[in-house]
Amino acid sequence: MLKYSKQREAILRNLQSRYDHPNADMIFASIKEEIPNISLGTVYRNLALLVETGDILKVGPDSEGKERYDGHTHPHTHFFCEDCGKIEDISEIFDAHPIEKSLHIKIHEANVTLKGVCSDCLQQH
Amino acid sequence: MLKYSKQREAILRNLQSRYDHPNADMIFASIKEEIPNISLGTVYRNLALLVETGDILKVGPDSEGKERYDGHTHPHTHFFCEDCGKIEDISEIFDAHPIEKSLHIKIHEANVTLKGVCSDCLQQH
DNA sequence: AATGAAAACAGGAATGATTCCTATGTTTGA
DNA sequence: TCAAACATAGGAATCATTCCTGTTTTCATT
Repeated sequence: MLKYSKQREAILRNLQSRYDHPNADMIFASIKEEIPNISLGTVYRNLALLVETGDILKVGPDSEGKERYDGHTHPHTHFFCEDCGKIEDISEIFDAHPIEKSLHIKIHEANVTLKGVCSDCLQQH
Repeated sequence: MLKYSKQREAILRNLQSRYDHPNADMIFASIKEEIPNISLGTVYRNLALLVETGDILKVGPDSEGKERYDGHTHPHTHFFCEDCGKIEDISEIFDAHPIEKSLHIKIHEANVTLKGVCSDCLQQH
């Protein structure tokens, strides 16, 4: 049974309030302001728990090989800018239902990640 | 300038001849039969080179956190079976062109990965 | 064919994100 | 209020991948 912990709640609230798809270290640093003696292991363990309960999404890894996390779980697509490294949400989704039916498989998750150059970086040449 | 190496050629041929999306260790083991003293570092370095030249694709990471590689570079979708761990190719693709136009971004790569249970595993309950 | 510089290699050490371990602290149902 | 079950902090361990170094191979030029 999953018991309450203020660390886990803080991590969830933190992720739900931001849109920058942070990695474990960024979340650790942010939560530390609120709970100074939280440990990095606790951050990792709770991120894994929250992914398992479906409260957050694991995104990535990014160009540095680190996992990123997203507190917004509605189906959407991620765009990784190869220039500035930013990860943006895009509302379009991939409809997996036709595949599920035609191939007789069960699809639990459809991840779409795009890589390229964002409009900001395109303008700066 | 990129010089010829029999190690790199063997890695490329190996990947182009199989459909199981192997990880670096599996490729290492396989190439070792042909070139017994090849080193794992050489496998990793050449996989990175081949990804860069576009001759192979990096897929994954899988459920064990290891990167997988694919010698077939036509656009396609990957399906990860959560039961048996197998990675299958699916011909459907995600058309990123409309997004590129409407958001004024440049898309270089569109990766779609599906997770679920394959038809073999569904039949065995 | 011989030469030399650039690129590759083998083997092994280093890196670092993530996971694991253990003694202590919290939560929660009874 | 109690105690079992679960969580935590802090630090050690893991291990896929990258880096380092001395040697070998490739290849354009003689």
